[in-house]
Amino acid sequence: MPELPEVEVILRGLKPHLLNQKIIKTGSSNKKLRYPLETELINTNIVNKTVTSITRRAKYILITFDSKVSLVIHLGMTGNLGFFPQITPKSKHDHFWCKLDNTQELRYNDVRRFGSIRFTPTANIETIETTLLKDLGPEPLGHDFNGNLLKKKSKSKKLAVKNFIMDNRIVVGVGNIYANESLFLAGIKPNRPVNKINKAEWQRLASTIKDVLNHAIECGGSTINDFVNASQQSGYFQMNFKVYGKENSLCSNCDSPIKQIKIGGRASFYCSICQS
DNA sequence: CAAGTTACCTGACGGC
DNA sequence: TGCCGTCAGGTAACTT
Repeated sequence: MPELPEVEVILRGLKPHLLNQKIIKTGSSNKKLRYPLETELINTNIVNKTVTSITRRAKYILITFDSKVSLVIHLGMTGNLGFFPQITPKSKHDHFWCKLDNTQELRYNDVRRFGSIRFTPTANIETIETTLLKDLGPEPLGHDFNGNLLKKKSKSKKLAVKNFIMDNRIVVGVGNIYANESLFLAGIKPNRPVNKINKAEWQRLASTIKDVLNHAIECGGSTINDFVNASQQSGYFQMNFKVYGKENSLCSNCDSPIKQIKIGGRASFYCSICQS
């Protein structure tokens, strides 16, 4: 489900419900996520504590408490966070929940369990080994992500540009959908080797990635199967897909059919006329 | 080392 | 109706 825009939309949905709230109880399904859930550790450290901030780094959601500890949550492919009245029965794939000091409950639901919830002290959270945040590249919407950076990091590499921009060490938050969409709008074929891309193209690609992600956030994210934000509403950016999932549809720009190939095992869509 | 492949899971869908 | 293969928004742990 979630690439950066979806995570950002969920984050914004969580804030009004969760900020400054106290946790009074936690629970879990005891099913293993990407990593085993440290239920006891989490419980003893966040019960009766208050949420002081909710932030995002890459596709990770960081919930921090007044006890100077944080939950680092990744949604994987099918994870979601939402609020429900405590009396609402749990759903089949609810794996972790926090009761608030009111009638509400934060629930983590994840069909495929590729997501993760990790507990860590907040101090130096961006650099310590255990948080998975330590080797991440720049945020795509920040000032330090630009064409010059892409050009510099691509030097002497030959991999496909689509794999390059989906590498978290280069830039974070660009997943399969938005990689395909950004490359179409920048006019660059997804399988082009990065050492064949010039400076002007890198600049165009960097600015296109920012535009696409910002636009998707404004639209409330994409709906593919099961994406809903924390208030359980669907996004509608998928209405704007130009190439993703559109094999054999006609290009919105030139009317030639959209092609599909596999790059690095992932479905890749492009227009052979508009992208080179 | 970089780059390519597999594994982790459930469920939806198409072909037979 | 069901069985089987394929595919899905991510990324860590392998192998080459």
